[in-house]
Amino acid sequence: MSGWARQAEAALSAAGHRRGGARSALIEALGAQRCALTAIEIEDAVRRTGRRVSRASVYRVLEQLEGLGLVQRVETGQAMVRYERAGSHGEHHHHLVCDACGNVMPFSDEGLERAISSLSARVPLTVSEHEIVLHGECRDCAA
Amino acid sequence: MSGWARQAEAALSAAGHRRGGARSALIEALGAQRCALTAIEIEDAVRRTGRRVSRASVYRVLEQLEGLGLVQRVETGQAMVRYERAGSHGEHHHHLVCDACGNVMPFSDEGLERAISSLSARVPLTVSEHEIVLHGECRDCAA
DNA sequence: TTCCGTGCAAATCTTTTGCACGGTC
DNA sequence: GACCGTGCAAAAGATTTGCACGGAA
Repeated sequence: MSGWARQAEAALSAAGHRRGGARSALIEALGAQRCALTAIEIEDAVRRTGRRVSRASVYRVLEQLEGLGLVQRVETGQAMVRYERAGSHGEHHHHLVCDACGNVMPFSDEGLERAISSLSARVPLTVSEHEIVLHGECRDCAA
Repeated sequence: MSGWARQAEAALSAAGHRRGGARSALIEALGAQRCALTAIEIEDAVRRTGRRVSRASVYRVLEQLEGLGLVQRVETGQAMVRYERAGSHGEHHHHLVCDACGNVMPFSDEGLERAISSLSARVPLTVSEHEIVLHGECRDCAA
């Protein structure tokens, strides 16, 4: 089990939740992912490990994890919302979306983070999260 | 009519489209807006000028304008997608979203734009658009 | 006259909810 | 034993599509 998965289970437990098979399987799958997935992709990932989860549970668990700050929504301008584990691991990243093939890739940039945190202080809002999406055409599609 | 509205009509015409009442009304309304609106808010804005447009036309026109780069989608993590006119006017801005009251406000930051454009060159994607959303709690809600 | 833009209604599709069962505490 | 987590099926809600009519070219 990944560190994130362990942390998630602990947070859930601390928040007074019981354990459950579907949720553990989801957490396991999310912990293993490299970049944001849609609810259906998450469901498929779980299913590939042999377990079945209902679509409803996927959304319910995701909502719950989001509420605890363990998962972050990512909106890519595509039909479905994506989700990924939130990083208290310094693995903070943002997303590149190829509008041609729909591929979503992670990236991170130190200068960008600096700009954001400096700007956060000057804005009429107590910033808790930020989401950055770059749209364009990936190398494969440009070729 | 705003400069943007004129420009939009010209682009549509150049793209070989005929004119249409619903679309003109929508363009007029979009041209007058300060920040991103949902399809329904746009419909209401048009209606307030006395004209009625069908919901379907709102979406159709928005999609068309987006395709021509005249309108940009804004995803705020709320239920509905928002749209605003795209700026060849240096009025480029991004969005602050209060997760408590749902209010959406524009902001812009020079340092942020610099960071983005510098980073765009180093990323495996030909960047055409970028979208930045800061989430948090606005002053009214924090009070 | 031709064909596009529009309205209306129905369809689609993602996400949410109601309810009953089974497992966790 | 009490209650929460889960699956299933139905509901909800945003967006899209099919179709026919009226206006633009």
